[in-house]
Amino acid sequence: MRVATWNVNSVRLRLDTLRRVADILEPDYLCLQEIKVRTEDFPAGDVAAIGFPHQLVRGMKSYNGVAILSRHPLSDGGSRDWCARDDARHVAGIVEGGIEIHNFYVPAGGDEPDPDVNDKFAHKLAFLDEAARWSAALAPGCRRVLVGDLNIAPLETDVWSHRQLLKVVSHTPIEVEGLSRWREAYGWVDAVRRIIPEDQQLYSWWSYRNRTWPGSDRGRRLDHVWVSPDLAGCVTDAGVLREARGWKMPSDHAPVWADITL
DNA sequence: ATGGTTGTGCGACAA
Repeated sequence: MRVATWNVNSVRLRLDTLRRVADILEPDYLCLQEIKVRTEDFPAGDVAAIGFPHQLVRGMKSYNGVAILSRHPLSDGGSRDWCARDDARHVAGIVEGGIEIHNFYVPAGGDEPDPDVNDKFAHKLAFLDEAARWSAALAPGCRRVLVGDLNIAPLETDVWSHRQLLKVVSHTPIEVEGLSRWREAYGWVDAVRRIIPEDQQLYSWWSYRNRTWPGSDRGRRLDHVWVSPDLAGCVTDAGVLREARGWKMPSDHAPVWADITL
């Protein structure tokens, strides 16, 4: 099966782009973040016509919002509130083989990487802690996939300049440590880096500002596909649909995908 | 150090 994750940055504005992504990647499951629409206003008919008749949607007005789009029937695996906020940052589905897919949108964290002066950064760190505790409590023996816009680029090769981004939110050591604790609390495996070696630069996001695309390629790998330990050996391919960042009216994120062969 | 762009929804604010 192919699982893809994409921060769509408004699903209603991006339907044509969504169709293009679906035609190229043909994912079985496409997990979206920042759909920016209330659940009741989600364009379910348009998305079904694109090829995803099965949908799990957790939306809200204006901000955040996640969805799992599927070609196959799937059951609702629930969603939880993180940091006691009802802000639509997670939804889970249970698919073929009883595999759980968890779709996350981690808080971006604002500009100042200091939790004492920046509430948004404090929220991001608290979210990471809570997600680590959640991971540690997951029952073993279930196959799982975790995807999403985790808003952190953990490796030096996940950013265009490690040195210049050390104090920039998304690549600070305290965030990278928080993300590592979350991953290690369950033994999540970075599926994309199983395929694309860590010594290769790899990005999934390029800012709308500074006209960084396509000239200077100042990107960051903020979007991730993780799998449970028992699925690590089943990851057969993975990549970033980098070209999507260059299309007309792009999201600032490119889709990230992985193939899992059971 | 600053400013740069996009989206929601028509204000700022978030990213």
